[in-house]
Amino acid sequence: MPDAPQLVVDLNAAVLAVTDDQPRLLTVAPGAYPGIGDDFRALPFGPFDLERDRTLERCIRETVTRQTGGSLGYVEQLYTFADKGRDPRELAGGRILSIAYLALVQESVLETAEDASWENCYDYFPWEDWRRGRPALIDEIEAALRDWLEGLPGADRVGRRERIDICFGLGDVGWDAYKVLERYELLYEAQLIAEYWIDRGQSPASAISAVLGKPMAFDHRRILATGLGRIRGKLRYRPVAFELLPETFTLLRLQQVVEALSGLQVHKQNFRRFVERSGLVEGTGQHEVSTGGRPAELFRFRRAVLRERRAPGVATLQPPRGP
Amino acid sequence: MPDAPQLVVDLNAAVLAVTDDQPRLLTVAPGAYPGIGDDFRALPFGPFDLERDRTLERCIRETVTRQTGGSLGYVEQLYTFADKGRDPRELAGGRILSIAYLALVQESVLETAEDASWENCYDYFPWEDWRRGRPALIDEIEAALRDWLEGLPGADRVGRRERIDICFGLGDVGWDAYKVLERYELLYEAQLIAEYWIDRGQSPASAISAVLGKPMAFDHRRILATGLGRIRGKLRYRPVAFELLPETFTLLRLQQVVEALSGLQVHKQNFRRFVERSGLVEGTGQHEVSTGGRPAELFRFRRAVLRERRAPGVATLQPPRGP
DNA sequence: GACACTTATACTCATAGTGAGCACAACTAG
DNA sequence: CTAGTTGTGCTCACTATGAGTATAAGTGTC
Repeated sequence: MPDAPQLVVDLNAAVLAVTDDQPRLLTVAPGAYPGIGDDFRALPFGPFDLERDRTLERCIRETVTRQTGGSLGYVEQLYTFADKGRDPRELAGGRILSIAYLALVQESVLETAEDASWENCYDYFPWEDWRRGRPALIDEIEAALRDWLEGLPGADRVGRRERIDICFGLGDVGWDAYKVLERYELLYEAQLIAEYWIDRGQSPASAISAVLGKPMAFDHRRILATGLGRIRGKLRYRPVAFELLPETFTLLRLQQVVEALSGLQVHKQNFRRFVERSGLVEGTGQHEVSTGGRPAELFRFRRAVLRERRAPGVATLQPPRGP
Repeated sequence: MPDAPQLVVDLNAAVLAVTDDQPRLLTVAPGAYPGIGDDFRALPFGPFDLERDRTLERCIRETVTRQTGGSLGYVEQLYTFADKGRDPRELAGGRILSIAYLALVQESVLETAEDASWENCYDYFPWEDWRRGRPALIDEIEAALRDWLEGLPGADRVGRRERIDICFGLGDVGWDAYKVLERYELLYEAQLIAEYWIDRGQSPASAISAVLGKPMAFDHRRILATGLGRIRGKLRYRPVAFELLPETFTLLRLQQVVEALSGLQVHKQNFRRFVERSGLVEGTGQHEVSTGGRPAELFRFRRAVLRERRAPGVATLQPPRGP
């Protein structure tokens, strides 16, 4: 190990799509690293090549194309991480600076190389999918977090109790779909996430880790959490859903995209009303001979809305109320 | 110059405050660099020290404290830039990776060292202050951008015309306070921003650059634009305004903070109604013997709102309507 | 002390947006 | 023809929002 630790600048991207009603993530095989098994998946990643790439965005586009064979449409920067000890590669010395991107594509459009595959997003965050109501897993999480609190010195409990309630919508607090990263980080801090142990070169100590979603290589699940949180927030005030749809689509498809990403169920009639009134879409007059049921009109995104509305998104996304 | 260009990881922070009714920025003297005159100011900045700092956030806190003598409260990451040619330091070879932060403080609380000073934000973006209505400068900008379009090949004009309208709220498009960075980047691309020429080792060619705000050192005005845009967006759904206020404050002070940051004027009575109903504040019963006029009640931030509202911010910020 | 001036605060009113449903239309499968 | 499925139109109560009028409670002037 050299005297001054080596800094590696690593770019990676959470590439999302929606197929049928599932949010999907593009993953690759991470290669051989200490603590990273064969069954772990990674986001497409690669080093920042400052001789080749004029900008970071170009670099991540090149990287994804080389690793997966597909090329990206919508791309936005997510976050830059450099926390010491959050990447098992650091166990061999050195320091990782990880610049993360979010990309949106149509799954069908992006071809994939052999090492690449699409996975369901909620395999990594089972507690984030509230489309069929409050997941039972939340109760297990609550119990595990309470246990964790008990084991802490009293001074350390201050604030953490409230953080738990706010993150997971416990007590009188409602569920906030946007707080994906806060929840993941809280679970990590509570040592319930498998990566906590992997980062330390150990095996998970608590049994619950096995049901808290599949682990990913490096700090990539944290990045996916950041990306999911970001797109849930952005859905409210930017027309991002259309990046995931073909030129024309039915309102049900659009609704499925919104539901898949937000993890919430939407009132169908009100969603229709909102989308049509908002000027976000325009009818094509064509109809899709549907999968059983009345044929649905095909709509297209109405670009002119960008000139008209200040925050063209799906403003109202409310979680299901309690009983 | 070495064979492989050297990568420098540089952290910097846009530290904002509001004094009276003006948004303020903490600046330092940039030091001696090619193209950077004595009158230019810079954001507090410094290299990422991977031996000292466990996280990027700690690094920026340390850096600001060392350069200005003050310590930060609220800090959030803004963006990571690495575009080739956007920093005059690169003229001497090498490549800058610039990780930018946004910080909010009370100006009165943050002491400043000799080299540091507070500047008015809108000195750098005069077109962003709509509190007294649409700035006349917008017309000059519109004319200059149209001139620029004329000089472009026809193919390059496609899309740019619409981008101009959307960015500056021309034609039937309304003003979107959030698009600070888009506007700055459009002006830069149109070669109207002084930094465009400084980055190329030249002097500004167009006379209008002199009235388009004060230039800053390096790419720091771009970062400030990012920060101002970010906080304007965040104002809508997070209670960030309170980071800039003391423990207790009058509703007018709160309104001034919101107006200063958003650059928009707010209807006083409706603002009161919103803030009181939202549960964001609670009265203290005490009153401030005001600066002329009826005494105003002192309020404090109601922390419990974080448990109650899903998006506790000043949701409605509309620009002035009309002709 | 009457007056103009300033800022704080209360209340009204028309309109638009939202959450929750009911009802019916138009297709498919058997 | 019937049950099942999905699409679409509409109602209704409630809340939020933009705009404005009116009044309260101080300050300073003459």
